[in-house]
Amino acid sequence: MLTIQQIKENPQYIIDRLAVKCFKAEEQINRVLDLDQQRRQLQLNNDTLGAELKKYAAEIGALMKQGKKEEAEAAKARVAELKDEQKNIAEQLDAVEVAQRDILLSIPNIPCEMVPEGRTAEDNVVEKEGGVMPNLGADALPHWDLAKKYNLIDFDLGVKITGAGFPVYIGKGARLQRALIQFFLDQAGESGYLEVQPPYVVNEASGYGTGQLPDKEGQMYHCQLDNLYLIPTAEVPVTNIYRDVILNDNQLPIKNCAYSACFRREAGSYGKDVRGLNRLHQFDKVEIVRIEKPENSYAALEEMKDHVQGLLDKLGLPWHILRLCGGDMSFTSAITFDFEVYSAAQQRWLEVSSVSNFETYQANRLKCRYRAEDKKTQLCHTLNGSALALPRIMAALLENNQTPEGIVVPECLRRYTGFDIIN
RNA sequence: GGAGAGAUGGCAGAGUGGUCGAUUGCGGCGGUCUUGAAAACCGUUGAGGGUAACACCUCCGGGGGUUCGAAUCCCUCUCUCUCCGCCA
Repeated sequence: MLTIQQIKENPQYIIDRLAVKCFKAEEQINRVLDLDQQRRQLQLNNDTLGAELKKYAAEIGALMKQGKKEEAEAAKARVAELKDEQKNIAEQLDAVEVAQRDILLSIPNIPCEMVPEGRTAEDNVVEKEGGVMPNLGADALPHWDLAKKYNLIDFDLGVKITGAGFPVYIGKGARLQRALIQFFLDQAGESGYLEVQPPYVVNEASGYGTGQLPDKEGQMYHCQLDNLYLIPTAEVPVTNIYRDVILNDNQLPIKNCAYSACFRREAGSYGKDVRGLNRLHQFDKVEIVRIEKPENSYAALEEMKDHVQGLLDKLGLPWHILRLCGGDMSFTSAITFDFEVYSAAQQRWLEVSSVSNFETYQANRLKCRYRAEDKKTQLCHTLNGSALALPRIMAALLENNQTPEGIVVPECLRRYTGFDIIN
């Protein structure tokens, strides 16, 4: 969430920036400022009474010791009055604080200056492209047919065991999955990301920390008996490592990477969007997460983009980068770049990575701070990105690399797969 | 699943009704000494709100209660650890 300081500093700027996200914020901003003024006044009254009560308590203690019982009793009567008054103020203060927090939580992050205006995915800007479009014949097969032909993935078996969206990878299919995970982790390691293996199940506090809770509750699988959630991305457990943490200046930047299975309930999708590997309930992903000083976060973002681009180049997939417009960005992001690869047999672009800077928005809720040289604590910037999500990479690889002889494995993966063709 | 113990500042660990935001040790930072370092010694060192800056207030796992006064007493929830059982 935004900090009250951010809003107080320049409310009009916040309102203007949020308009880029197609969010009308004026009413909420004014209300928050109003509540803040009330809060400060109530806090002051509460504090003053608290100070007075403390004085009385000390006085009464002293009087009791001296045996001046009557005076002590008189003071006690006065204390009772003050306590009533304080109780009343404390209740008001509590109500105001809750109201203020609720509104703050309902205001999305402000997009940074580089975010283009726009309402929908149509308005996203193609920023950069690379790779070579494959030239497939008319008889090119979509990946779900290839998966069947070479017995790489069994979707029906997944339906039997669990349900739709839980494929079973078999033989060279399974091996290719594992090769991709290894490759992505090794590449991240080479770029200086420290690998961590987080839990795949998180508690409520972690869900709130990264913002999946309260509003996106329905997107996560929930173990009711233990009140734990299956992670929708490794971002959740990895970022929560830094919840309620004050880092030292010299610990930054933090660069972590993690492989995890990801679980998403994904209500409300249909048609060709969900065929084959295009959208799953369980999938694999390597995630990169960074905690940065504010002044360095945009350089870090560029580094992350370069890293992802490098992966796609090595895999030999045609890609482009979209700079998301305000309306298409997530609630918590200050800027997001989506990477898509071209899936030649389906003849469509598939999103395989999303790289974002959250600035202080996530850190504020996480209470992830660092101590700057001047000894004051301040909020970090958090960033994350997929590097990469497996299923659509798999889909594109299968489709783009199909030949009459079989599916050719990209050079960079062969040391992990142990084979160079699937036939 | 059964039994027990515990939750205090970056860590360890005192405190069991009255200047306790909290003894002490370690760690960190600054200094003295030293050519430099180590050792030793001295000083300093939690977070949040609030203020122009002070003042002031809150926080000893969370919530509630008793009391003039709670880290300390009572209730409740959560979590952690130990032993036993089960088990990858």
